[in-house]
Amino acid sequence: MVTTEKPTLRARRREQMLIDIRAAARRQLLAEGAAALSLRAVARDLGIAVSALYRYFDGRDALLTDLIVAAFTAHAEAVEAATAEADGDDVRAVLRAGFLAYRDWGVAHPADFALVYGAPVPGYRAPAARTTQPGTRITDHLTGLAVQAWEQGRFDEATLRHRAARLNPDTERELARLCRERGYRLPVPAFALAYDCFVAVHGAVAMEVFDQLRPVLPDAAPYLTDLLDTHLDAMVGPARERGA
Amino acid sequence: MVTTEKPTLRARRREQMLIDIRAAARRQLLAEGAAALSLRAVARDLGIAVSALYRYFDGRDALLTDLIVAAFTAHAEAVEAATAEADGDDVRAVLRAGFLAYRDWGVAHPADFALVYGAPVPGYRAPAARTTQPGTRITDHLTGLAVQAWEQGRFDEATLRHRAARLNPDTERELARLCRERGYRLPVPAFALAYDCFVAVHGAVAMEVFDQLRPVLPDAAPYLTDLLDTHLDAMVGPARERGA
DNA sequence: TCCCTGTAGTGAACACTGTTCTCGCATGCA
DNA sequence: TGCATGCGAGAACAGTGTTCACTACAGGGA
Repeated sequence: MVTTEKPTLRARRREQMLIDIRAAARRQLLAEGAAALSLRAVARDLGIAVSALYRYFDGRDALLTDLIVAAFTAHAEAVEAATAEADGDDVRAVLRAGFLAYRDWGVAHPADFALVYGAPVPGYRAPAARTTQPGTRITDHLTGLAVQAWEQGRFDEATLRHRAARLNPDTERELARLCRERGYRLPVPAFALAYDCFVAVHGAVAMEVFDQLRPVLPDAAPYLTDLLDTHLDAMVGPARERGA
Repeated sequence: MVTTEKPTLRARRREQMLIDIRAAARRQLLAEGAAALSLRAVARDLGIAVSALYRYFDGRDALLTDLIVAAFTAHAEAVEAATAEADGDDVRAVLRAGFLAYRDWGVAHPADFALVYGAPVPGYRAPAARTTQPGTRITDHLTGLAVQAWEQGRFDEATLRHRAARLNPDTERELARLCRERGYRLPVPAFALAYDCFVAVHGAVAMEVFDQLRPVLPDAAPYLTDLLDTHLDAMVGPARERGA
């Protein structure tokens, strides 16, 4: 039962126009940067009048929101695809692939990364209703993998104890509430370790994408894999040998 | 040999005007956000013509650069002041105070923090000649403290060995070169641990300031101290008891 | 088949922005 | 007291987002 039984000419043209506008906007985003996105430039690029854009988007903010949602989705899909391709039997390898994809996407799409994770665009406030849901997709997915690792008993006992000892009551309460709300079936110290890993990787990737690492480390990639492996070691122990 | 022997009226007024412009720009930065800084709005706020601003700054970019340098300097001074006030005998406490001040300044000055560590302002490229030097001031200072900790033999042997085992050759070469260039008298694994700590803290602070932690942790402060203490534990061992 | 409705697109207009220019005023030095 | 220079004002230009009246035309109902 195809929903668009007979796609009328108008509908097809509108669909194509939406695609073209997004493409032009992304081109400009990449070339000029986040908030320099200019509706007039997009219109010029497409050879149409500026005002015509308002038939498709309520304005610049709406276009930005659309790009943000698209970027969130693309990032999440990149991570999910990488974890799907990794060796499903080795949860450490799956997590590693996911985090590396997280980084690779950021480096490959600096404009989108900055749009989503950088400083908020001036004068623009993303409508939470549309952006928070896709924004949590990656953390949900990665936490799901951590739960899997937990169920397989792969968390290191000593590390868990040490992290638990460092959990002050406020943090513990917050993280416990979060696990309850989101349905993460994971003890709080284990979740804390997973979250530590995510924060460290994200922080390092953000610094790399925003060029704050270059003065220190011209090539940040090897450092980043080091960082990731160190955290994975702490979480789920060292990598297993083949067939171990 | 006082250079400004007799500060002429013009000179005094110019000085005051520079102060007023910076203050107005910072007000607008805080209210409107990073790149929405408008020269015309600054001029309106001061009750002068836009063109008059060009007597003091070469343009919007120059004003931005000035604000960036000021923000870097203020951030560094906040960290340095906190470390100076901490108990100098306990290098762990000094490091802790420094990192906490790093975070507190970011939370207290979100606009400046975003300006300096957020996504680059569109269409604006900070002149490296003026911004890299103040930009490395904090890492230099904190690394100096790490060197101090190393000289006091406070790094944990087992942690060092573990981190060293995780150092891939590329990272090791890069970090070694950096230590040589900057004159950090510190073995590479120890420097790696210190840098890990910095990256994690910075990443978490950036996420907090950019409101990316709020959906997960409404109050990020306790989590952040946890994170910091975990890293400090790994670096220089747990906090010493009083007079130990 | 025709006609009418509503959509897509246009171009002008308004209020902004950064930047540059010319023009007067007054400060400070000789 | 002169006079060069620093400083501010205001107009102008090119750019921006957004709104509005207006024209073509696709497409469903009579």
